[in-house]
Amino acid sequence: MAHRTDIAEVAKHAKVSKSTVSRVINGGYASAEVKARVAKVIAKLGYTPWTTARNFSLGRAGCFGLVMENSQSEWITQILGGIEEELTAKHISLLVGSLVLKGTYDATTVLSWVRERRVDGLIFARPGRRERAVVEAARKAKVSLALITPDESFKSGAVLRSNNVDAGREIADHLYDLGHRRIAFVGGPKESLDSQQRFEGLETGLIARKVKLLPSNVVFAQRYHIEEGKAYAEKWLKMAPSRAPTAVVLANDIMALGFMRTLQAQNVGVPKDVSVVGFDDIPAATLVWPGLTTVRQQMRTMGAAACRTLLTALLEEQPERSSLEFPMDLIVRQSTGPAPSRSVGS
Amino acid sequence: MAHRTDIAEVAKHAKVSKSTVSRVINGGYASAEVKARVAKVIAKLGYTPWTTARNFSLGRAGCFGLVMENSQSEWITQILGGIEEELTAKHISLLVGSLVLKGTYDATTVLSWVRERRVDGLIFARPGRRERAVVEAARKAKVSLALITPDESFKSGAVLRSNNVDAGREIADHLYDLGHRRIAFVGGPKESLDSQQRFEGLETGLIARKVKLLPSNVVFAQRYHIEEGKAYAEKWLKMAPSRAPTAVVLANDIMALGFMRTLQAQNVGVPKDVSVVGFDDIPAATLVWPGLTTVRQQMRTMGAAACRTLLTALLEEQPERSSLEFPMDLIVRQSTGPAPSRSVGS
DNA sequence: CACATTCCTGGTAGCGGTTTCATGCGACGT
DNA sequence: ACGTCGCATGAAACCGCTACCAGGAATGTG
Repeated sequence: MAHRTDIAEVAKHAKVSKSTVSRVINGGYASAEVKARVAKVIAKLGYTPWTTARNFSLGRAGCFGLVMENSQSEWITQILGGIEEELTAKHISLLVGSLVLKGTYDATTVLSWVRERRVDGLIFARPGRRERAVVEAARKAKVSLALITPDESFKSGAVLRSNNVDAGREIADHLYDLGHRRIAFVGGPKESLDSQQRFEGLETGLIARKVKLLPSNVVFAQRYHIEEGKAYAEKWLKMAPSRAPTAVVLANDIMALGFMRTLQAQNVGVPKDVSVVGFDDIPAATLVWPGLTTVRQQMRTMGAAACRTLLTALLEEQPERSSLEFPMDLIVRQSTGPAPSRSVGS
Repeated sequence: MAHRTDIAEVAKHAKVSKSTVSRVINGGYASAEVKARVAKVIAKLGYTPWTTARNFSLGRAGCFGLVMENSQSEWITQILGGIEEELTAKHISLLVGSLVLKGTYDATTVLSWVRERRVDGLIFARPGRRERAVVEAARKAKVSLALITPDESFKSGAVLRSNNVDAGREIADHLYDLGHRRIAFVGGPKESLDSQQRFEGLETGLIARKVKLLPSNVVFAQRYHIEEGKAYAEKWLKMAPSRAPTAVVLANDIMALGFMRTLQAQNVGVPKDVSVVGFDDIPAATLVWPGLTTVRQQMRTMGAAACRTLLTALLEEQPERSSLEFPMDLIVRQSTGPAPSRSVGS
């Protein structure tokens, strides 16, 4: 077993005390001469402080936890990218704790993080109803929180949210400009704020253009799931061509892809016969043909921002009760096109 | 600041020493009576040992690191699922350290894990050429390794690999049975063993059926990237219909989707005009239409197995120089169908 | 009954950092 | 010349847990 050099050894070689070495490393008082001497010894011995010992001494865990549902996991790459970016940039070498992919509701893992590991912060990516209890428990345990969610009713932590309303409006404009007048919206669960806000934006955008969204063309699914998109496609297929929406906006990409997929299997052309819009810009959106027109959430940026708030909370001891909004970007691909049949205005 | 109960407090209430409490928790000698008394106190006080302190005392990090390239990140969900499954099942509450998504080659993060954090193990998901140096460094630092790779030439750690050859053969049979005789293979980088083995399997499978793979129908791409699939599609489009392959096997799903996408954009029917097969079964494979016929890697299982070897190495101190093979499962979806034009043999 | 063995238990010494505290020292002001 | 102050340093305590060791009790063995 190779001998691991520790701080005492460095101190001995540099002929100073452990305290001084520690101060040189962490930037306390030290004369230029001593600093140089210690630095040289550190370099020569290849010394690196052991993170675990340091964390233990400092009373912190040295890691954050990331919690997201299985169904949200398409974003994971982007979020992690943002988190990593932020964490490795800072000299503070905290690392991403880990993450739960919870099929059934499993709070125990997360709770063990706050009870046993005592993580320095938790990032929740789009917590739903079921996560409320965990968030609440974390709040009671005084763990710093960063919530990526449109829901401002969480009584704690930093909230990072996308501007769903503007995004909905942008979609409305985009579809209107393409000549669409019969438009449908397929939402997620009724209580999902994302879904509500996306609908709200779409509706106000259309109203501004004097287009009405027929109640019969607005449905809310039980959950954000591919099957819901497929189910709506079945419904669409049964509609009279003169009454079927020429454009369908679905509250997330998975549902949108399910919708598109089923139509294509029945030889319905997208966007020739119907235009499709999703939300979120998951990786698959570029892989399919036609590429899915969607609205990108700045997940990477939000992940980074979440880390930043947790880091400042950790360093400055202030629980940072903030709220940040991020714009969404409409990404026009090939799944939207001119409205079929009647002539396009202008 | 709420007082956190520590082991000393438990000891005081139970009128025993800290050592005894520790033993009760970790299963050392203790009389039944003492066990019960201590357990009761623990429950009453809601005591939970602080993981960081425990790890510090034990001289371990309490976490594994997961390393994978950005381009491989489509699997991340599955791998993480397997890892989590294994880690939370064991009472040993190690958690997934974190992971690198490396665009440009960035060894520093990983090396800091082994130098500073001194992780208890590293899982490499499909290390390429560029990862060799990191793997080597980790080996030198005596970190336990688990490598998900077909490459047996890594001189250390447990190797977990998929049976690419059999998978290739299965594809050969599948395509042959559908009547395909002109088949093409688009590999990844020439030095990629996955690619080589997949090709080998396909070729031997076809030879067994007396079908030859024309050299002109075998190409190797620079990298596993969607553009390579698109590029091959452009090539395919320029071929004379009587000479163009009726089925194309691409070494991963991303390339396959790129290929399919470009053809569809040109109104080439899949599988009517050409059948497409990929490898890996990434999430997008089910989301597109037609669903991509592909071969599933048991990533979840392999992730779990990787953890298991690391755990045993950690507990039993033996560096476990093993090698495990996992079968791949052919998933037939809609992107493969009967060969076009000439009649299909009975 | 002497002695060995096994089972329990408490005291204490780390693990490798950081942090308080006390002290030394030179510069500066009066 | 003498206090005061700010910077520089070292000694020692501490973070919470586990591991080692020694000693006592209980049990078995000849």
